[in-house]
Parts: sequence; C-alpha cells; structure tokens
Amino acid sequence: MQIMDKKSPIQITISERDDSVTITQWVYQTLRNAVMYGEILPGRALTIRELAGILEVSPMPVREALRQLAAENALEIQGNRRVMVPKMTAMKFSELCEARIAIESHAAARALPYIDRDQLSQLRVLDSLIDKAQEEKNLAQISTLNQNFHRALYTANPHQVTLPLIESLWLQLGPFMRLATSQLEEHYLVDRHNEAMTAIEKKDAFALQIAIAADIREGIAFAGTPEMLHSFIANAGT
Amino acid sequence: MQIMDKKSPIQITISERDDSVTITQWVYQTLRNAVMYGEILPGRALTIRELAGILEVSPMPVREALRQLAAENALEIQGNRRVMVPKMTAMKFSELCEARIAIESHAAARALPYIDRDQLSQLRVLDSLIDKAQEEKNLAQISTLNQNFHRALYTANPHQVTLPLIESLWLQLGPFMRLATSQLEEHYLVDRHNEAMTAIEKKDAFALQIAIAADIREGIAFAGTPEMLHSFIANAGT
DNA sequence: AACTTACTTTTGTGATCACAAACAATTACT
DNA sequence: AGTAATTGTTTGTGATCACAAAAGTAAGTT
Repeated sequence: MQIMDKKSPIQITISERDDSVTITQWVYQTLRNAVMYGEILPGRALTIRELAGILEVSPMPVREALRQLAAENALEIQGNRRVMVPKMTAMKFSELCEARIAIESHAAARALPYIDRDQLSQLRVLDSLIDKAQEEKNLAQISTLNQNFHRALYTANPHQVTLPLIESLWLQLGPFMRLATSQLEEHYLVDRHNEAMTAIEKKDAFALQIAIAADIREGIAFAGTPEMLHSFIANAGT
Repeated sequence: MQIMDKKSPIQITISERDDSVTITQWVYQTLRNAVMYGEILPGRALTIRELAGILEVSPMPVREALRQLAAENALEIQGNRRVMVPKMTAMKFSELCEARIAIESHAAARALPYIDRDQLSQLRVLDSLIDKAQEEKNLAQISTLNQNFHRALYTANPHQVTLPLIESLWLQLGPFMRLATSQLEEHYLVDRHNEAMTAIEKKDAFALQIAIAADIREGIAFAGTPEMLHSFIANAGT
C-alpha cells in the first residue's frame, strides 16, 4: 500500500526573502506569483497552516496575505470560510477577456495625452524586447514583457485609478493563460504592439484603442477556442 | 486649560453586531460604511489600536479589515505603513468618473441579454422608489437606491466579473459624493433611469450604454464643476 | 530662537495560545 | 450493508504578548 497525501501537494516557487520587506508582503508576493503561474490548482482548498508550513513562516502573515488576495479576486472565500483559487468557466473566461478589452482600451486612451519622449522610448525598448523574446519563442518571458508593456502604457497617466482593476483581471486570467501556453506547441502571436506604437506616435486615441483591443483579443484568442476552453474546464475541473 | 485630543476625533456610526457574522466582517462593513459616508476625513491617519478602541474589539479584526479595505483601494497604506483615506484631487476625481462610465456602460451592455421579466420588474420597483425619493428630496436614500439600481442591473449577468471593480470605484468616489450632496441645497437630478428602462425593454445595448453614461455623468456633474472640485480639495485638504 | 540630539511613547508586525465550528472517521443501529 | 449518531482531529477566528521601527517630546547646543 502506497502512502498518499489526502490532498494534492502544493509546489510553490519561493524566492529569496529580502529583509527590507515585511514577511506579510513577501508571502503576499509569493502566493500571488503562485496563483499567476498556475502553481495552485483551482478548487484546491488552501489552509493557513499548510501554507505557513510550506513557506516556513507563522500562520499570521499567511492569514493577511490570503485576505488581501481574496479582496483582489485572486482567491475565493467559500461559505465554509475556506479559501481556494476560483474555478474557471468558459463564460467567465469570456467575461474577463471582454472586461480587459473595455477597461484597458479606456486606460490606454486616457494615458495617451501624458506620453512624452521618455515614456515613448521606454515603450520602444519593451517592444523590441518582446520582438526578441518572440524569436526565441520564450513564452514565459513574452507574457511578462507583454504585461510590462501594457503597464508602462497605462501608468503614463499620473492620475491612475484603473491599473489596480486591470491587475485584478490579469490575476484572474493568469493561471489559465499559463495553462494554455504550456499546452501549445506553436504559439504564433501577431505583434499588435507595432500598431499601438504608431497610434501613440500619431496621438490617435481611437487607433490606439483598436490596437490594444486587438492585442488583447489575439493574445487570448488561442485560448478562446471552444476546444481550449473545454480543456481549461477539464484541467481546472472538479 | 482645556484638554484636547491631539488628533481630530473619529465619529463612526456603529450598527448592531450580528453573531452570525464574524467580528472581522462586522468591522469591515462598519469601516467601509464609514469611508463611504465620509465619516473619516481623508488624510487622517488611522491607527489599529484607536479603531479597535472605538469599535470595542481587539486589534486583530481591525488589522484584517484595514488590509482588506486597502486592497480595494478604499484606504491607502503609506510608506510609513500608516493607513488613511486617500486624498482627492480634481484630476483623480475626473479619472474615477470616466472609469465608472467606461466600465459600467460595458457591464450594462453585458448584462442586457440576461434580463428577464423578473429582473425587469425588480428594476421597475427600484426605479419607482427612486422617483419617490426624488420627490421627498431624500438625498441619502437617492444615492443608496441609485446604487441598488445599478447593482441590480449589472448582476443580471450571472458570470459577473466587473461588479467588484465597480464597487471599488464607488468606494473611492463615495466620501466626496456625500460631501457634495451635503453642501447642495437644491440637488436637481434628471432621471435618466427612464431612458435606461426603455433601452432595456427594447434590448437596445447601445441606447442603454448611452443612458448609463448620461446617468453617471449627470449624477456627478454637479460635483464636477471646478468650484465644487475646489471645495473638495479644500475640505479634504492637507 | 532654531536646530540637533537623546529619550520616551506609540504603533505595526509577527508569534503563540484558546476556543468553537467544520471536517473526517469510527462506531452504533436499523 | 447502508445510514445515522458520535468521537477525534483539523482549521479559522480572535486575543494577548514581545519586539523593533517610527513618531513625538524634551533637553541641550550653537
């Protein structure tokens, strides 16, 4: 008879802890990354003490980090006051994508007037880095750089209110984007950032919105196919 | 010599605590309402122990509630790891309003296909209640009912992802909406809900978006005037 | 009188403990 | 054997304590 854990084990990549940040902040970042990279299976019940044991900290920082992540919709507190990564459905996935398009195209248009030479060059650097990562087919890096590009664009607006909302959506989509990219051999991605860059240079808000919407839609189009969504639900399943 | 508090006193309306909810949840709701109704001055530094004393609970539930509210952008954690209600600026106010319009009109259009007879009649009830409150010039009730109307509309969509984001925006705008309404003797408000209702009945998504956008814009137009914004900044001041 | 320095107090953070509710497993009963 | 009741364990919640960083205050110097 083989000894088996009652529950599937949790493998979380833990980074070095810097003493300048509080333990709670470190735990928060660690768990946030774990959720983002799909290291925690949706539906898997998380307990404070278990995570505290894995991260080798006391239960207290874990409690606070979990509550914060739940407030950002990265985790879900069930009625039993148990916490887990929310399960995905095809409809919810679709709603998240459409919400991204609506909010991010708005954020892009709102940021446009504030983009000066420095920020433009910064965006160009990120754009070229993405191109390089595309050639190397480094999927993980593409996602990260892609996020950095979008974030850099939106944060050009100094009176920022939408970025936290956008990050919440990224966090909810994150695990399934990872799951999708890992299942795809060929992940051919049209680079819509060039269109966005020219729209920015021309200060054309409408064209920028179109480009951002297309970038988001194509970036997740491969995941939006019925088969892939079915795969999501199966893997994330009961 | 008169004894004086070093810091301005905090007056929080506390409701009865139901034993079915946890203390943390009760503290969270109480503080959330206090922020929403502008009972806590922006910029006022909040301490865990002080709030715990006011609410007559131990510091622990306050800690968790504060962290949760901060994650929803209702409170701001400064670098000194001190927490306060964020100060408002004219530009930030404008950004919040525009974000509301973008997200809520999207949410309304997304909810439209799911509205059936029951939900339509529910919306009608809320609409008539608002009309009644308008006649009585009960400003506080108008705000609350107005929120309920919007919430009822958006939650018709069972695959809801935008409502938490919208609630976050309401929470950030809340204190200043209150401040504005309290300063206005005559608060004449065009009722755009009728337009929204007819758009819903006709299943006209575009008309619904227009109506929602107009409702939001006019509902805060009186606050969007330069003078009123200046008043905000003065009252919420340094 | 203004600024720096040393000291006292306050405050957030994190750990540990107690307890009741939720869960799991065993036992008892039809 | 299948279901209900019961016991033992786990878990979240909340309270209390210890400590270091921050803020406030007073004294000392220029």
